[in-house]
Amino acid sequence: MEEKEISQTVVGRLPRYFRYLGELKDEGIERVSSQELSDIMQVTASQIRQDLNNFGGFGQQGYGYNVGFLYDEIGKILGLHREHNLIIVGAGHLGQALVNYTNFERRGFLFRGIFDKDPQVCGQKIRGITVRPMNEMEAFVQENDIDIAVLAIPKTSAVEVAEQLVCCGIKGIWNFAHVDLRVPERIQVENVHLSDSLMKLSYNLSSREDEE
Amino acid sequence: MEEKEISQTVVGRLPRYFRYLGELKDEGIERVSSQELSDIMQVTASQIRQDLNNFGGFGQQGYGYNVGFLYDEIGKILGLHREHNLIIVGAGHLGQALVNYTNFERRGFLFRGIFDKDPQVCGQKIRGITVRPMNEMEAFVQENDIDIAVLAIPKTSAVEVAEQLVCCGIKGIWNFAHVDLRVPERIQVENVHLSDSLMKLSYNLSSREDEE
DNA sequence: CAGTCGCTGTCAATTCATTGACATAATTTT
DNA sequence: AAAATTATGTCAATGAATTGACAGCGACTG
Repeated sequence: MEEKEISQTVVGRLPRYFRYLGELKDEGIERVSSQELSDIMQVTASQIRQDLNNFGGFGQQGYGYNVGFLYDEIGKILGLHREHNLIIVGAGHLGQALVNYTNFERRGFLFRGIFDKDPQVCGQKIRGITVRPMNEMEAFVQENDIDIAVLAIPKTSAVEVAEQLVCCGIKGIWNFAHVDLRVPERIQVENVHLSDSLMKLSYNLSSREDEE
Repeated sequence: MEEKEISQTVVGRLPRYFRYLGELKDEGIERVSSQELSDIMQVTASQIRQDLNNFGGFGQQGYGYNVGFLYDEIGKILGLHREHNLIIVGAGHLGQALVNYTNFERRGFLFRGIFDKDPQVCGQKIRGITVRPMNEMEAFVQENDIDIAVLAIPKTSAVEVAEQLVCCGIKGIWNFAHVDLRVPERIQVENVHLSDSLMKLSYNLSSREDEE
């Protein structure tokens, strides 16, 4: 399929559409117009139509969009119709928090393994999943068809671990470590830099005060 | 001070500059040009100069930027020269993970209290901080000069808690709950929507496959 | 100490994103 | 069944962000 590249700006808005459509669906609402969605979501109706049209004409003139249908379609676009096998690297507090957050599983993101370099932690079970030593990671990824690795480790080891993951054929990395990973272009990296986020909040707090 | 509004796009890049400058500083490097930074950070030199110039002329022609000075200045811009008092609402896995992440404290973000609605959890200590019941929250915020509240609770209760926080004079909310909070404009909200981030990664994995 | 070079700050050009406008088509009303 | 209404898909216009270009200042060199 020769499709035009969708900008990350647009992609970043899809999950939010998906969430609101899910809520409408749960409320039993069957149809919605871009104008109604616009009111609920606080974005322009024009942007909604523009965004959706990147992926095809999901609506119908004079009617609007069918909530259930659009919800499913966006789900497919986001790749939620298939299952993803994940591992978590780092069984610290953050790693554990992620494993215990069951909403990911509900969306098809299945935690298949947890790895940690601390021998004390290895062997323990977190939500039924045994923590394994790092040296078993590469084989595990290959044998269990893992496509996403979650890096919940300090930045000091993140670069090295990322390299190992690249070598054993990982497709995507969800990176919670506070470094920028340099990986081949074929591998997708999604960063969650919590301290950056907190600093942004801090900036906005300060700048608001200055205005007064 | 009558200063022009800085776009969130630019603000969002500041923490990254801050991080790289910190690393250079730790390596003992004293000066850096926008071109050198450009090579390290993989952004255009033009963008770096443009971004920094929003806040003033930190560099010197023919010399470049003094690493230590620029680091400190960006720190101040981000509001890191002062301390922030935070509370965490929700003592679940995520809340605990955040409390235990000591890097925030090092930057002046001090966790002063933890709150949870579960009576079983109240009274327990996490890294020396006692978990308190929700009904004590409002008074605590006011008495302890809390400016930031971290919402690490399910979306079902997030909206209600946010309203309480607004009432007792919170200035900023770091929101990990999967809802959009509607708060007065004077209150800053920074969202960390983990599932949105994961869906974005999922999209990029799928779209990459389609290309092949 | 004069000349060369390096690098910023800034303006202009370009690219990208958002908003507005409307022709057209399906739906609902009468 | 015709008329009126609704709301999409898309094109054009506007606005924002990024990149490119360079004048001019300061630093370094011989």
